[in-house]
Amino acid sequence: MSEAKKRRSTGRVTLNDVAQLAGVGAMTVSRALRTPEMVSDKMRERIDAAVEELGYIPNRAAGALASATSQTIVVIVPSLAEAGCGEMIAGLQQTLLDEGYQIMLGDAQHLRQQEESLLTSFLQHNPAAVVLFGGDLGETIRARLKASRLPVVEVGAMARSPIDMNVGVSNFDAGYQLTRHLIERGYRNIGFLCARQEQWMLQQRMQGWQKALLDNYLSPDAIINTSERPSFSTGATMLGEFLLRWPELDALICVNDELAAGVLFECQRRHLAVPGKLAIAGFDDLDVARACYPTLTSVRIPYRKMGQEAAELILRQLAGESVSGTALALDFQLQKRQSS
Amino acid sequence: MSEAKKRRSTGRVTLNDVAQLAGVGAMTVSRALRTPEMVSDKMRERIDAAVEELGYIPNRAAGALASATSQTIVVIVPSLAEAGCGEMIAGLQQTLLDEGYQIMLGDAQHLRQQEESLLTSFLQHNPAAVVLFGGDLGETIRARLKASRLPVVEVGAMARSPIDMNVGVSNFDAGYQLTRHLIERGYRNIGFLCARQEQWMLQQRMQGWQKALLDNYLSPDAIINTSERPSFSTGATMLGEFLLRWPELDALICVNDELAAGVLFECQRRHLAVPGKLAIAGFDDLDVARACYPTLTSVRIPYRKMGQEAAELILRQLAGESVSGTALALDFQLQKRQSS
DNA sequence: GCGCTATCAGATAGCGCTAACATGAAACTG
DNA sequence: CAGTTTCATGTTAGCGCTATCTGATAGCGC
Repeated sequence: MSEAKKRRSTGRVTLNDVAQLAGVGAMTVSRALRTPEMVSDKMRERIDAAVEELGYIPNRAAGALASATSQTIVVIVPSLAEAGCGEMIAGLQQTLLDEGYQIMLGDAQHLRQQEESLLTSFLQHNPAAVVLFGGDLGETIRARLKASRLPVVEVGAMARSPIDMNVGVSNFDAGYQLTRHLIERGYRNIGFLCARQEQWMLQQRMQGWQKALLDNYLSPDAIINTSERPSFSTGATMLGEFLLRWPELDALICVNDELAAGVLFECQRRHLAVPGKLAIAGFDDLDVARACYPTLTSVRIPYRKMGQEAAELILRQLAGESVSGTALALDFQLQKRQSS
Repeated sequence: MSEAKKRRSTGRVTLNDVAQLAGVGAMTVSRALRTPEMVSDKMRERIDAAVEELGYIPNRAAGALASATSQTIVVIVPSLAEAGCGEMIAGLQQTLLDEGYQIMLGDAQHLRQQEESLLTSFLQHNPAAVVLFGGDLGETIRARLKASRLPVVEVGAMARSPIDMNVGVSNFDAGYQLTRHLIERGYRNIGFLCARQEQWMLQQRMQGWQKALLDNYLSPDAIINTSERPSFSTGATMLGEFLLRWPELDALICVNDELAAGVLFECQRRHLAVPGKLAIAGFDDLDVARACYPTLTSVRIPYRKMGQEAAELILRQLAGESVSGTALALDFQLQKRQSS
């Protein structure tokens, strides 16, 4: 007659099982696993052996409940298709995984409302920190995050008014330097193809271009701003528009490499020599920029590194170090290639 | 004299606070939120109002602990850079989010060991289900997942021996039909550029090509298999190799569009007419295939749809419907374009 | 030896929620 | 109308873990 089981029980191995086998208190096992340095060597060995023997897997939900914090890092991106986004996440994960954290991902699909519901949903998990890519969140969300007192890292661009921490590159400078490079090469009618101008990162690139032209007594007129996503085909489509409105154009900077490559393809289609008839340059230094013909001048942005740095900041913050408010500007690299 | 606070308390609004304000039992609030149909209209309204007033945010950790299951869906991908991966995740999320589930993402970076540690780490969260993209997991993991009795969906290809559910397209058929298309167009020396052959999805495309050639009394000799990732630049690099070894080649199928575009770029560089001198075709129907010059023949794979279908399956399974073991084959679409 | 502090281990009491059961009232039955 | 069924709600008892406190042991100078 086994005891009548009054209530449920998952049947899984628990901390207590381990403690019993090791002949120690449950609390000691907990400590041995989370803060090994607080437990004597003898105990630790005994406990590790018991953990091994039973194949104990901690229950994070219980831990999160008891400690009011989880090992989960929330990442919200405007879209997974965003250039560099995957790289960034890979960098993040690489650093975080070893420390036992995991990533909860949200793709906002460029929708304010989606962002909101993602955040609402994610906050229910008591995340340890939040990472935001692209930095174009609405005011409501920024306020909510600020109020949450969670470590927050905005990754990608240098934020106007960071919520908390920030890791990025100066997209303004990148735009400026790329434009100056074209001016130095002798181009004078330099257009700019922008897409989704509402994205701060992209907007900054555009403003760098403007400033560079103005500083050189050239006028930043030739600009088109489309609301399409910055894709190859958008680039291909928009070239026609440019040629129609500014026939004298001799160079075109595109707000990212996909657009730039799209423009290049359209040039090939129209038998316009690149860079003879039109120079082209982009941003992000995607693989395509190195592979296409002619190769594309671009600006390399260290997305993976950003992820790693963001992870480092989070870990340090969580470890009690006061890095709150840090703004880390990483270097970009101008990649001069055949298209300019 | 406030009561001496003996223990901690997060200070956040809890279910009990809501219950007190609404003047009902805690359990009723829980029910009103999770299974509204089990609560009378009157109560529900009262409770909803209280929730609103207090700005109550449920604590998922507590829920997960009490119910031994969470609203988290684990997604493991070989790499976020994988073609279609982002699309698939977006599709998944779109369907899952409304139902209150969220995605916990793991990028295995094509490493067996990484997969393992991701899974270990994720299982600590009591996920409700697991989604695997690409379907190239090691035996250990497959066994562990099977043992976990969790709903598992493999997405991307039709699995050899599915762990549980499966949503994909027949990459073999896709390879076969694409090859047949080229044969019908009159090409006879059709090569195949593969990368990462160990990936089932890619391997199947290759075998479809083989079969199609054999069925037409052509020999599938011209094949190169690189261990590089299937990128634009890999494509550009490998063309040289092909031309060296099989000068008579008149068509080249690449295991994905990035490779195909890379090959196209290299053709441009070498002034080889496409498709005059060499026809090119790829898989996945990425945006680049539509934008480049000439446009690339490809096979459209409905990645987003896969994600949606996978989510549906999971939801149905979790709702108690018995869809375990379902294998869903979606249609692909041959996109005939200029490059062939 | 004495008291004193540092160190480690255990006991206790929840964290906030939900499964399972108990209850009471209304809605049926013949 | 008693007796049964149904339904909406309340009560109880944890889920598995950790914060906090208490106690035991060891180390220290004097």
